[in-house]
Amino acid sequence: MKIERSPVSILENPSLNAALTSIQTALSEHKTLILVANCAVEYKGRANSKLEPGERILIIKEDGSVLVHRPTDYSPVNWQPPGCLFQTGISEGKLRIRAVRKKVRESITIIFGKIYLLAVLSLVDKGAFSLYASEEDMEKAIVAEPSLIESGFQVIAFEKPIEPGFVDIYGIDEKGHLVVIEIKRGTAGKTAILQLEKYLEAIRKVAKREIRGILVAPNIAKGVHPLLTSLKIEYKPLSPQECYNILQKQQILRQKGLEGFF
Amino acid sequence: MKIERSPVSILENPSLNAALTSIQTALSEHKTLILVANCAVEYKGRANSKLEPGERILIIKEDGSVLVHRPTDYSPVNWQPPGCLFQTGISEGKLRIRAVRKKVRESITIIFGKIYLLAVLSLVDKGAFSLYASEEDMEKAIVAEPSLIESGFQVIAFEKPIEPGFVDIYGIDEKGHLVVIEIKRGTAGKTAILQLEKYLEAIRKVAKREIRGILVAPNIAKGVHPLLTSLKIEYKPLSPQECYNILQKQQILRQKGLEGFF
DNA sequence: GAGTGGATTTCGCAT
DNA sequence: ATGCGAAGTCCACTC
Repeated sequence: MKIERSPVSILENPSLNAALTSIQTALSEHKTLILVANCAVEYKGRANSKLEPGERILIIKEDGSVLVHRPTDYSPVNWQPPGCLFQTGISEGKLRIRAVRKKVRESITIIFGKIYLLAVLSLVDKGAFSLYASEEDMEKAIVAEPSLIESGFQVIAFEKPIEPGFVDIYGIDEKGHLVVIEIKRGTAGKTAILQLEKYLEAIRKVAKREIRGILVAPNIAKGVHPLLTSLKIEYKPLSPQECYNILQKQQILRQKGLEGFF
Repeated sequence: MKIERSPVSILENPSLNAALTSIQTALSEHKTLILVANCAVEYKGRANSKLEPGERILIIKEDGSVLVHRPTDYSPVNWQPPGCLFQTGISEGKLRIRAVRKKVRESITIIFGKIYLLAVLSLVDKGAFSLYASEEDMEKAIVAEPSLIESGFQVIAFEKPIEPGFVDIYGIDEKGHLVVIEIKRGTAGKTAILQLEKYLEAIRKVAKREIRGILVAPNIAKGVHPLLTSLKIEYKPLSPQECYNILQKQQILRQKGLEGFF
C-alpha cells in the first residue's frame, strides 16, 4: 500500500497548551500555519491600530509573513511582511503571538480567544508563475499611443519587413529623424541590441540620413550598457503591464463575456 | 450540557464529489471557505497570468473575494476583489472554480488537483478596527514640521489656554498674520468649525489685527463647506498617517526594542 | 541604507 | 462610472 504524503496536520478546538506547543514547533520548523480563531490584534509601528476580538483567519507563512483576514474584504485587516521574528506565550490565560519586524521596527500582537482550527502545513509549490502581456501587445500599445516612446513620436509602420527580418516599429521623431524600435517583453540582453543594430545598419545603407535606434523593454541585462552607448542605441523602459493598461483603456483588447469555460 | 457553536466544518482529503458538493453549498450560502490543495490558476483581465500546479492556500470569503496564497510572500499570487460570481464544476476529472467579476471584466479559474483540506467557516466578526495616530500626534507633527500647514508658517505656541479652552496651535504665517489652528483626527464637522470660530472671536477682541483660522483634518463633513467660506475659515487636509510618518522621520516617536511584551 | 517607480495595486472620496 | 490621491501600501531596482 502506497502511503501518500500528507502536507496538512490539523488540530480542531485544541487546548491552550496543545495549540502553543504546535505553534512553537511549526514556527521553529518554518512551516506554514493556518489558524481560525477568535482573536484581537494590536499593531504598533508606522501607525498604531487595534482590532477588537472577533473570528478571523490567520496565516503565518514559512518566510515569516503574517496575514490576519476578516470574513470580508480582499485585503488583510492586519499583516506583517516577510522576515518576522516570533514570540509566543501564554499570559493572563491567553495564547499570544507577537510578530516583530526589524528593518521597519514594527510589530503585531495577536491575542487569542478560542481557537477553532489549527492547521500546520508543509506546502510544496514549485509551479512557475507568469504574467503575460505579449510583445505583440506591447507593440499594439505603442502604435495606439506613440507618445509612450517620446512626445512627438509618430509610427510609420510596424512589423515592417526589412532585410534581416521584421522591424518591430518604424517611425519618425519630432525632428523628422527616422526611428527604429526593437521591443522585448522581458529583460533585454546583448542579443536584442545586436538584432536592432543589424536593422539599423541595413537601413543606413538605403536611407543615408540619421537614424535612431530605440530598445524598448521593461529592463536591460547587467553590463550591456556599454554596448548600448557604443552603438548609440537608446533605451526606453516600458513594462508589459503598462502596455496592457493602455490597450484596455483604448479598448483594443475587447474582453468578451463568459465564453469558453465549460 | 452546553453545546458550543462550531463555526468550522472540516473535510480532510475529500473526494472530488464531496468537495464539489461542499463548495457549492458553501458558496450558495455565502460562507467563507479555506482550501489547502494542489491547484493551477489562470487569470484573464487587466493582464493575463498563468500559475502552474503547486500546493497553495485558497480563501473564498463571504463577500465573493478570492485569495490564492503560495507558501511564501505577503501578497496573494492570484486574487479577485469582492463581488465575484462563481462557477463550479468538474471537467476532465478535475474540480474547477471560476470567479468572475463584472464591473472590471476579469476572471480567475482555479483547477484543482488533490485537495488536502476543505474548511467551511461561518465567522462572526463584529470587532471594531481602529487605526490611530492621535490628535496629539498630529499636533506634535505640525510643531515639528510647520511647513505641513504652509510654507513659511511658524508655531508660536500649542495647547495655548485661551478664553473658552485650549487652542491647538497658535502661530504666524509668512506675512506676519496670526494663525489659529484647530486639529481633528477624523472627519471635521460643524462642531469643530464653530469651536475654532469661538477662539477666533475671542482673540479678535484682544488683538485687533487680522487672524486666519485653519481647520486641519483628514477630511470634512458633507455640507459644511458653506459654513467654512462664510466664516472665512480655511481648511487644510492632513491625515493622521502622514503625521505619524513625519514624527517617525523626526524620531520624535522613539520606538524602543522588544520591551514590555512578557 | 534611502530614493524612485510600478502594480491585475487597493481604497477612499469627489465629481 | 471616472478620476485623483493616499496607503502601516508592497516590491524591485538604483544610487
